[in-house]
Formats: sequence, C-alpha cells, structure tokens
Amino acid sequence: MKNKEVNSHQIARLAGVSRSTVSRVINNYSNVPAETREKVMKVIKQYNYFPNLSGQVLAGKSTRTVGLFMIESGPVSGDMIANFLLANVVETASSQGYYVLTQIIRDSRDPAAVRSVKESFYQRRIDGGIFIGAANHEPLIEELIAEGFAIGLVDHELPGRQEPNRIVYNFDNAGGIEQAIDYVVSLNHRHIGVITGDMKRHSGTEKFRGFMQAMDKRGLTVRPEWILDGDFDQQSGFTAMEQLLEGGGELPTAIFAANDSVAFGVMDALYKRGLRVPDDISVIGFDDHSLSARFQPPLTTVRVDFAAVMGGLTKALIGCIEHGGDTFNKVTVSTNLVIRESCKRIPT
Amino acid sequence: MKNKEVNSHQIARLAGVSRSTVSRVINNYSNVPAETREKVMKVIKQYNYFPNLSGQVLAGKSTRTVGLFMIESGPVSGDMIANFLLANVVETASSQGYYVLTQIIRDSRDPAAVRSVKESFYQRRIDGGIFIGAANHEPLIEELIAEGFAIGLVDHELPGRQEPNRIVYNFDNAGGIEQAIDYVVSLNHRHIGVITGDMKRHSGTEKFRGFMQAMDKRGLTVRPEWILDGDFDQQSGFTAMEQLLEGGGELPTAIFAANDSVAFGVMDALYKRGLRVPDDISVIGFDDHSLSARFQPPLTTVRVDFAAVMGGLTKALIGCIEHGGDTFNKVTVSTNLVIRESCKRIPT
DNA sequence: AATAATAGTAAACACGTGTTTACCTATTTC
DNA sequence: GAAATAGGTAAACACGTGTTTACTATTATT
Repeated sequence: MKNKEVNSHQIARLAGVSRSTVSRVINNYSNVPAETREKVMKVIKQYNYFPNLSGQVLAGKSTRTVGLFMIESGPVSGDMIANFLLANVVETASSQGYYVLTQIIRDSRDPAAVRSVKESFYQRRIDGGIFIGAANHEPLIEELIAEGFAIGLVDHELPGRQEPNRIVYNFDNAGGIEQAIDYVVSLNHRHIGVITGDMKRHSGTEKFRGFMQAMDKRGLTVRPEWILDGDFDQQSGFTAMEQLLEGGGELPTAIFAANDSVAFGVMDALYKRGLRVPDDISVIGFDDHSLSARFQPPLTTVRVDFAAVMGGLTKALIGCIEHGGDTFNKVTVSTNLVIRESCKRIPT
Repeated sequence: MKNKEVNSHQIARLAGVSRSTVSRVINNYSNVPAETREKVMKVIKQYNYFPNLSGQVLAGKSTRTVGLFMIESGPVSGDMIANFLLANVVETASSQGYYVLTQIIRDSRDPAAVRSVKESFYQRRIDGGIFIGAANHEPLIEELIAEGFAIGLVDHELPGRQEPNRIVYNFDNAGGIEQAIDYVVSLNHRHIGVITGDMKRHSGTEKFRGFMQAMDKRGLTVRPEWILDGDFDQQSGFTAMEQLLEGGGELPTAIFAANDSVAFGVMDALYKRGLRVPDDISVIGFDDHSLSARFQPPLTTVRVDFAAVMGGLTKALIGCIEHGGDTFNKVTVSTNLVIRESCKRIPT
C-alpha cells in the first residue's frame, strides 16, 4: 500500500529493454549508447524510480550512511549540537552523497545504549561512525575499530600510532589557552581562577592541563580554592562561581572558564552578587559561542573552527570507508583568541 | 573484510538448530520453549549477531527509521536544533526502537535537494519523515503524503480536514502573544513595536497576525515604522533595531521580538547605542531560549514546550507508520509567559 | 492404545538488486 | 568471405532474511 512498488523489472519492461540494461544505465556502465540511456532514464524519472536500498546493499553495495553518536549525559546544549552536528557533518556527508544517522548516548556504559550502537553497525545500517565525547579507551569504540569499522573521533586522545580505521580530529586546546593566558597576563592579571570542563572528556582534562602548564610556565601559582569543578554546562559555571563567592575568601582578578556556556553562568552569578564584568572581575571563555558577542559585556574567548574540524573529519571518514584507511588520520586544528570586552587591564 | 559476515545460517549451525528456529527466536514466536530460546540466544550474543537490516526489509519488515528534515536557508541556530532535533525527536524515536536520519535542506525548491529527500523515501531508507519549517503548500510534501508516506509537520498550517498520513503539531503562537501583550499593556505600554520572524515560515506569519490582532483587540494601533522585518536570526534583530534607532523618529516604549534570538540582537543594538533595557526600552521575546535567563537583563519571554511538541509528533508519526493514520493528528500545544526583568512599568 | 498437541526440521519461495555467463544480432574491419 | 566488435538479451546466482508448507519425532491427554 505504500508506494507503487516500482522495481527494476518494471522499469525494464516499460522502457522496452532488459533488466540488465537498466542496471547498466543506473550504474554507469560503458557499453550502453546515449540513446538507450536516455530512453531508460526517461522512464526512471517518469515513474520516480529509485533502486531499493536494501536490494543494493544485499547485492554488495554500500549503505552510504554514517552514524553520528553524541555521548552526553547532561542536557545537550544547542550550540554544541550546532557546532558538532551541523557544522558540516550533515552537509559534508550530503555533498558526498552520504546520509547521517543521528543518535544520542546518555550513558556509554548502559548496556541498552551500547546494544543500540552495536546494532547500527552490525545490522549494516551504517558504514562508519563519528563519536563525539567518547572517553579515551572506551571499550565499545575499540571493539568497533577492531571489527573493521571506520570510526571518526573528535575531542579524543590522539593515538600514538597510525591505525587503519581510526580517524582523530582535535582542537589545539593548549595553544588556545596559551594565547588566552598570555593576554590576561599582559593585562597584569596574576590571580587567575579556573572552572574546569567535564573531566570525563578529553578536552576537559586537556584544557585543565593546558591551563596549569601555561600558569606554571609564567611562574604563576594557582590557589587550590580557585580551581573549581565544572562540566561545560552553564549551570555548572553559575554554581561554581556562587561557591567561590560564598566562600568569602580573596577572589581572583580573572576567571578562565572551560567554555563559553560556563562563562555565561559565571557572569550571571557575578551580576546576581552585584559584581560587574570586567570592572570587578575579568572573565574569559572558550569556543566562541554564537551568542558570545551579544552578551554584556561581549565575551573574550578562544575561537574554534568547528566547521573545519567536523567537515574534515566527515570527509576523512568517508574517504576511509571508500578507499580504506591509509590517509592521514590525526589532525589538530589551531585555535585563536578573540578579544572582546570581558577582560580589563588592572594596575600592577 | 568488514565483519565476520555472521548470518542466520551460521547461528543455526552453531546452536545446533534450524534456521527457522533462529528466526522464530528472534521474532518472538510462541512455539519455542525457553530452553531452546536460551541456547540460541547464547550463540547470538556470543557472535554479536544482529539480523542484517537489508535482509529484513527485503523480507517485508520495516526499516524502523524516520527522516528528520530541517528546511533552513540561513545559518541553522543552535537552539533551534537543540529544540527541534533533540527535544525529543531522537530520544523519543530511540525509546520506540527507531532511528533518525537527519538532513538539512537549504532550499526546498532546489532540484538536487528535492531529489535527495525523495531518494530517502523511495529508496526505502525511511518509513516516514518529520519536516521542520516547510512552507504551507510545499509540493514535495503533498506528493509524499499522496504517495502514502507518513509525514509529520511542525510549524505548519493545520489542515482543515483529517488526513490519513499528515500529522501536524503547532505551538499556540497567538495565545502566547496574547499573554505577552496583556502583560506589557498592564505595565502601561501603549507604543509597542514588533520585529517579525521569517514570513516564509508559518510561525512567522502567525506571530505577526497574532500580534496585530492582540493590539487591535485593545484598541492600540501599531505605527508602520515600528513594524520591522526579521527572520528569527539574532543578526536580523540587531539590524532591524539599528535601523529603527538610525531612523531618528520617536521610539516605541516596548519591542516585541519574534523570538529570543532576535531579542538578543535587539538588546545588543540598544546597548551599543547606550540605551538600557528595561530602563529606556522594554524587550520581550518568544521561545525561552536556554540562555535567556542568563542575559542582562534576564529576558521576559513566552515559553514553548519543544519537548512536548517534538516528542508528541515523533510518537504520533511512529504510531501512524505502525498502525496507519487514524489517530488524532492535529495538535496545538499551549504556551505561557515567563516574566523576568526585561520589561519595566512606565508612568501612564 | 489412540489421539492430540508440542517442538522441531528441511526445503522452498519472495523480496530487489548487482553481476556473470552464454548467447544473439547487427555492423564494421581485415 | 571471415573475423571482430558493439549493443544488446535471457537466465541464473548471490546477498540475508521472514514465512509457509509438508513432514517427523516426542510427549501429554483422553
């Protein structure tokens, strides 16, 4: 009852040719003259015929579909999705004739979630997958790679050696933080606090490490009470800043937030306490969220080229699916500071 | 070379039963005792066997996949995606054992885009589709419905009559605007300006109509120069407000923005001109963006339950796919005002 | 002991495609 | 005139599954 169940047999009959010829037309074989090709194409168009995917796959063709798996226990932030999902995964895939199957994994240790991911691969729904926010030695990922599936990873540890089916793209977190700390220090800040990201994520640990190294390199110490736990979400920034304010101790003159969402929460907490940014305290973020320039004050942050990373990753993944995995598969994309108005020069 | 190509024949052999029995175990037939079922299940688990989807589909089963099509010519805003895509499409589908194929359509009149959408359906990649932002009498949509595919629409005109394969969910735009105008008027505002949404979208026209009706109902006129074009994007709010400010004429005391993103742009333009919200001008938005409460001042807006709408739509679509389309298929979800601090009472 | 139900088996068919093989018919080339 | 080539054809097979049909054991009920 669904559609007219038109298949290659009927197209062949209607075009007055054999089914083999229809197949040769569709798959661009050489020994079919333009005249015949056009005759067949006309019928194909007229009847809205598209070769049934299941038939094609069963006959050995690719599904031309990749999975996009977002591992995120908390609320999935809009900007994160826009950046990761749309900044070129879907569009890059589409431009290469591929489709994207999107899935959200709330808990990568939950058997039902693991089963669902495995099902996508083993059922042959997809030819490969991109994982966002996967832990560093996630058994599920290792199993899929060992099984021969092409896997693209972002925000993930760079593998020590080249592996056939593993593609890893990252941002230069440490480099961006170097620039940020350089800048803040040039404004005479010495007392800098940090609100970390989710330490279960690679970027969480790497940003923290980068921050500590950058401080250490400049001979600056970070007071333990100025290191606060966050998880990349705005609420965690708000809560962390509130705690710091309620502590009653001396405040840092600048706060480095693990990303812009956290920075928004931080600024909100400061405002609710009657403190002003940047007059009373400077704030710096990471990511360059699409609303960062609209906030009061516009947020100084580290820009990250999500489009380059996700587009590149998607292209590399499709290349790996189609030609095997001997292309370069480890890429780190540079980041750069965007100076706006949330940091203020202070007297020495 | 991909995976071990394990199929039902091999599972049958390994479990020491016939292939029919394996099939009966997988499809939960009644006449197979617990003992045999367990024996087979053990082998299935051990070999990571999942029935090949293409085989299943060819044999008459459903693909258990729905398409999610976002029609958006401009930059796709993060919040829009978070709201529409994740506010329950993927998760609701997943909880029902369905997968989601995501696609972005930049131009619904572009032949390549139309072809790609059609391909998804006619290739039998998906059993049904959800369209976000489709124009009211989009030929593509009408064709798919006529063809017998289940189609879910959001932000779309309610059909006059019940149709088997068309499911339409909407927000109560007019109701939310009524509350907003009621509130603003109660704060003694009489000079209210509006920045419209994208008029190619149903919600764009409906919000504008709702605004004009609400004003008219209260005997308030809207000056033509206070009606400004927007497109739901923050930049359009910024640009529109800048134009109004540069016009040099009298300003309204309150601005109603078609959504929160537009309102953020408006506030930014006001700040850049040295005007304060709400002291100099009140601003009200629509949607309750995830960052609206973090802005300075926190934005008064109309909350919309995206999760209810998209979850409900997804569930209804799957119901339609599985049991045919005789369930109720037209739903309007209520909206409610969230009062924060971006509107100020003014003297009469 | 006869009958009925339960638990299976093996074989076949259908689904729609890509691909191969053997074969045919014109036309062109040597 | 013989050989080669281009442009086909029809038939078969494979892919992996669900389902049906005819049949065979075994066990339970009357």
